[in-house]
Amino acid sequence: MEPAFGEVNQLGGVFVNGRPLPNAIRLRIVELAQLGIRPCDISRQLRVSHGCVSKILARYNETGSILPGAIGGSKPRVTTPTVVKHIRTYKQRDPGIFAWEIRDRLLADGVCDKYNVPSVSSISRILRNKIGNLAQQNHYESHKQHPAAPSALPYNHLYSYPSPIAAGAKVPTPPGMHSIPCTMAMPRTWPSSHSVTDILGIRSITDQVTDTSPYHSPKVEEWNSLSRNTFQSAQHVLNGLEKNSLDQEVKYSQSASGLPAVSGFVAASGMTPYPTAAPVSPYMAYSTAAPTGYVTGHGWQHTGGSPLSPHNCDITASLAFKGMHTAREAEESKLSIQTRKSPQPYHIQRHGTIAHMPSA
DNA sequence: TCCGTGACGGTTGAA
DNA sequence: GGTTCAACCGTCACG
Repeated sequence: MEPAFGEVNQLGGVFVNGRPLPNAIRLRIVELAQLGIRPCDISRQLRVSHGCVSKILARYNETGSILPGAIGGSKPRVTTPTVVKHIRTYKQRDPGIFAWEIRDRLLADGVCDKYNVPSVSSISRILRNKIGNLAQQNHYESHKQHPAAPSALPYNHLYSYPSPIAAGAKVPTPPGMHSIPCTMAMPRTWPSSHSVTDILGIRSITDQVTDTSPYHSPKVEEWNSLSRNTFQSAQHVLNGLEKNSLDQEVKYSQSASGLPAVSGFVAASGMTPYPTAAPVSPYMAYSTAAPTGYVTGHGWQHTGGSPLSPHNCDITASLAFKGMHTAREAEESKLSIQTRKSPQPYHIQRHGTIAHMPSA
C-alpha cells in the first residue's frame, strides 16, 4: 500500500520512505554528475540527500545502471530438484560422503557451477530433510550389520557410519587440511573438539542443527559475478524502464514519456531549478510531467532519440559503451542482484564526468 | 564545505 | 492468508 503522502527531507524534497526515487530523478542525478555538477550541488538542486546522490552515483559507476536494485523477494534457489536428485545419488552410492564432497562432486560433474552450487550447509540440510529417510534406512541397515553398535545415542544419519578406522573406510580430509584422525576430521562442523561429546565422537542433534543453519547465504562476490553475467542486454536500459521500473513509475504517477522531459532541463546552460514541488503528494513531487519548457531544448539528446527512447543520449551512450546495462527483468527472474560493495570507488571529476579512482 | 559511510526506519516480495 | 526474512530504499548524522 503506497502511502498517500511522503515525507520531506532536510532539503525540502519529498520522498517516500522505503521506496526508491523515481527513475527520472535518478537519471537526472547521473546526468548532472556527468555534466560536471558536483554531488553537493546535485543534492541541493534536486533536493535529494547527498547520501542518496552518492549512493546512486556509486551504483551507476559500479553497474552502469541508474535503476534501483530489486526490492524484496528471495534469492534464486540453488537446490533445484536436479541438484537434490544428484545429491541423493551421491548419498546412495556413498552413504559416508561428506557434504563438502558432495559439493565438490556437483561442481566436478557439472551439475552446478561455482555460482549456483549449494553451500555445504544447504547440502547438509537437504541430506537431513529431503534424503533423511534414505540415510536413516542406511543407518538401520548398518545397525543390522553391527548389532553391537549403541542404538540409544542420538546419532544423526550423517554421522552414523561406522568408525572409519575400524571399518577401514576412508577418512575424508577437507582441502587444505592435513590428514587427521577421524574424530578430529569433523570439527569443521563441530564447534568444539574439546567437549566430552566431541571427544567421544557423539554429537547431539541440536549441534547438527546449528551447523546446518538455514540462514546460509552465498557469498556476495559470487552474486556479483552472477549479476555481471547478466549485463548483456542494453535494450532494457536503453529503453530506460524495465517492467519493475515501469511499475514503479506508475506508482509515482510517472510515465515513460516523462523521462525526456526531465532530462530536458539538464542541458540548459543555466541549470533550470528543479521544479519546486508543491507536494500534495510525493507522487506529484516526483512527477515528471514537467512544464513544456523543460521538454524543449534538450540539446543533450541525440537527434535520433525518441521520446520513448530517451536514452539515445550521452548517458546511455556511455552506458552502452561500458556494456554493463542491467537487464533487471532478467535479473529479477533469475537472480537477486547484489551490488553493494563497490570494487571501484567512483570519483566525480570537477570538470568532467565520473571517473574510476585509480586502484590503490 | 564536501563527501563517504553506517545506522535507522521503512517497503517489498519470495518462501 | 498471515508471517518471516532478507533484500532493497532514502534520510540523517557523524567523521
